[in-house]
Amino acid sequence: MDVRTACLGALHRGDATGYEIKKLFEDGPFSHFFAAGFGSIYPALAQLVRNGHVTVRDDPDDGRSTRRVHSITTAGREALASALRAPPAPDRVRSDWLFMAFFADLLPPDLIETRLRERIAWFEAAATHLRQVDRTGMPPACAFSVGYGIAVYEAAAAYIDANADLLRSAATADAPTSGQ
Amino acid sequence: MDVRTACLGALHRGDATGYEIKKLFEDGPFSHFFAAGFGSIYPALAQLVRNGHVTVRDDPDDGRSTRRVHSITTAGREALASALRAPPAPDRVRSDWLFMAFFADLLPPDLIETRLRERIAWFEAAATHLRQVDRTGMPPACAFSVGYGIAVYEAAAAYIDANADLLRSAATADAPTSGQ
DNA sequence: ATAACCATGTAAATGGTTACATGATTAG
DNA sequence: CTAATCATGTAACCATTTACATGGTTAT
Repeated sequence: MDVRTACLGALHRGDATGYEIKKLFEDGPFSHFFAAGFGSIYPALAQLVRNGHVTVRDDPDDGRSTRRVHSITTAGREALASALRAPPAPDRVRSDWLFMAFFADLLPPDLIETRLRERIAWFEAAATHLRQVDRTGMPPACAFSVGYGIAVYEAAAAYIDANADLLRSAATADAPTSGQ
Repeated sequence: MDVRTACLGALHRGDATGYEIKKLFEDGPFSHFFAAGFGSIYPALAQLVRNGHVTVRDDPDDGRSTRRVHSITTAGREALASALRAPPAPDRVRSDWLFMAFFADLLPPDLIETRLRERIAWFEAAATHLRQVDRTGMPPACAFSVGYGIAVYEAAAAYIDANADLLRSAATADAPTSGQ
């Protein structure tokens, strides 16, 4: 699934500007399984407009820079449905943190301690954030997807909490207590 | 963390060929947080050799194509340690499956049923696989990392199992029972 | 014999990030 | 007055994927 398809998904929920789509990706119900920056969203929208999956209208609204509001077309909805029917590509996960954890024996204990704290805090914030996603009037499929994110984040936080000592015992005092 | 650094990590565990490194990534204890194909591993190794982080020797071993066995150098170990001390980039997750699930109301029930079965089977296989990773003599940090993968996969499988009905109720009979 | 596995690499194309470039509005 | 937020886009660069190209070995 590329950024174009993700934008179609975002627009299926309602008209939006590129800026709003980015916020939906990073704060909304997509945040745990998709990410994209402006540098990929704006070109993706332009391409969708070019091939008729999306229309755009200028909304010179307030005084600020003109909002470019995008709407999905019938062809766009068909493209989305067709993409959804295709066998999904396997999940792609890349975690620097787990890579670091794997080699904890090369790191000083205080750095491990910092990383553990940061990680647990991040998961707690992310889970709290997903819990606060507005679920009123949300179809069951969205609720499923959001619930999945919460469940996985909570499981990860719980695992780290319960097994932190495994990492702590790995860290060696081989390096000056604070690295880099 | 790029493919180069991941290769340094792989070689930190012992000498290996590009082919073996790929197997380590896809079947070994890295499988749940990193992936790379030959097309990125071979160029990464060549670059590591060029800048002195890795040495390579030809092993015309058996009768088959010559194995190119790579070893990490002291400079390579230092580069690895330095990369590990840097603040880890946030995890990157992209899931086509969750995207599909989010829009289950656009899909026919039998397709949802198939996707649910596939997904649970995949998680069960992946968890089983990680459980079978050889942990004899494995330092605690590696055990932590592998255990993390198992915990998250199990939590995901359990969530899907428990909430499948949410997705089923979303699917509509709007399309011919089998899609595309 | 046929498929799967071992083994190495390159080249083109894709997809995405980061940096650049700009500017108004609102809240502290 | 300063920072954050709203708002749009382009261009250069980077990383990665996919397809190509090759060939021996082992197990069914």
